[in-house]
Amino acid sequence: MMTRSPDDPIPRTIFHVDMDAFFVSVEELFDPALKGKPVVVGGQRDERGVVSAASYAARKFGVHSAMPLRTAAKLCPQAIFVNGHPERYREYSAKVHDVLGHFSPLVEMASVDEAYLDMTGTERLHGRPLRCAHRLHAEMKSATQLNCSIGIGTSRLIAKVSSAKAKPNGALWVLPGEEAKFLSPLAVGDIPGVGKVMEQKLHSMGIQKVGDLARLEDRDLEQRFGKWGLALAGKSRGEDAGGWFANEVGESVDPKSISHEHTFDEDTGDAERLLSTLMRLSEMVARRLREGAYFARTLQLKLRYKDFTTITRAHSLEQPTQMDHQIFEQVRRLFFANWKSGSPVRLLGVQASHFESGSSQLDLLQPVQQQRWQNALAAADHLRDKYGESAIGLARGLKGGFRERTHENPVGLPGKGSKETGGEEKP
DNA sequence: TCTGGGGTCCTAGGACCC
DNA sequence: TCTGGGGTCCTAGGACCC
Repeated sequence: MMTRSPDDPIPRTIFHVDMDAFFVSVEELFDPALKGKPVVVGGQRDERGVVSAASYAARKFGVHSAMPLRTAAKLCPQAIFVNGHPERYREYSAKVHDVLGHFSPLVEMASVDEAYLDMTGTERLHGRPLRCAHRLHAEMKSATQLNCSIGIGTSRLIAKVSSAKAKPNGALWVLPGEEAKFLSPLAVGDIPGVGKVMEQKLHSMGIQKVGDLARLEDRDLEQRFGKWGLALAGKSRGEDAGGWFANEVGESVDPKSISHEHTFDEDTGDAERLLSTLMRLSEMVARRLREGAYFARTLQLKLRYKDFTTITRAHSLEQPTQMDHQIFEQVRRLFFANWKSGSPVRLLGVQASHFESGSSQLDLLQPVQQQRWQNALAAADHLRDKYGESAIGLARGLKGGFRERTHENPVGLPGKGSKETGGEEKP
């Protein structure tokens, strides 16, 4: 064990709490018949899409998350395929968050099913880390009926890696000073941020274990891999080097982008169908901008063809926006400037980024009409909250595709004498 | 086998400015 | 009249995570 000199900072105690097979476990609560069976969450066996989560029984057949559903069906024909229920996961995620709040004020949900807690200095209150983890696990179980695994260490990285090693349903504490010893025998792919590509590159350099990595000079890694290489060198020692990991636990960070995308059940080259989808995606993005009080300067279209080739095309506005019709207008332009007309499309996406918050400048600089639009949209959002998504459609006739459309050419196909959606119309 | 949807971060080239 | 160097913004693409 390394010794600490008196002026070294007190090491932090970070917990990483990771729910076990979260989506599957939540589905089991709603349908206990699923318990113990091979279950695949994410969609039906013959659908386009990938596995969101697989039960441990299904994993025995080689099924894992991110695998195409159709592949999973072949590997494990007897599996039960279940559609995902994001509302249920959010509901249970909130319960998880509540429980964690009893243990530390510094809680950060890293995703719907995992969280970091800064437990530094809570020993007097909560006892030794493992004892505390045990209590946390028990309280989690009784409050949510769900199992979790807990990793404990002096950094987010160590906590994260140790929770993975503790799975399922366990806890693991890496003592301060033992970080390098813990990481050394692990595969480089166990480091968060090292995926397939990086792993291959490292393997080709003869680097298999984290220990091999730790023996290299920081400079060499930086030369080979740039900024990333430097972060990697730190990670091999258990440090929260670079990027998001360097944030304090619980530090709130504004989102950098908001996006929605849609993969069609079958590829389509039908312009009207494609445009109505872009309209819907624009509405969804705009809505979330308004909820967060963000104004986006940059709008991006994503276009994926049948053969999976994917392009993104972006445009930055003079004035940031959060309004449906402005977003749609931009992505519509980008779409027609880049779509190989008639060729089948697999996926469309709309992303907003480069946020500016607050509306003061918009109020001053934009015409009165824009303010009116904003009021109307806020009212519509409110109605949707109250009565459900179908209660009101600003883009009347567009929801659900063109079969139901009432206006002539409401999304403005070019060359048909269309006028721009929204624009001058009074809301 | 045939590849979701929501994000973050990094790189790299070109435009533009001083 | 043959050509520097840095900084910043914009855009496109890709690796990675859950």
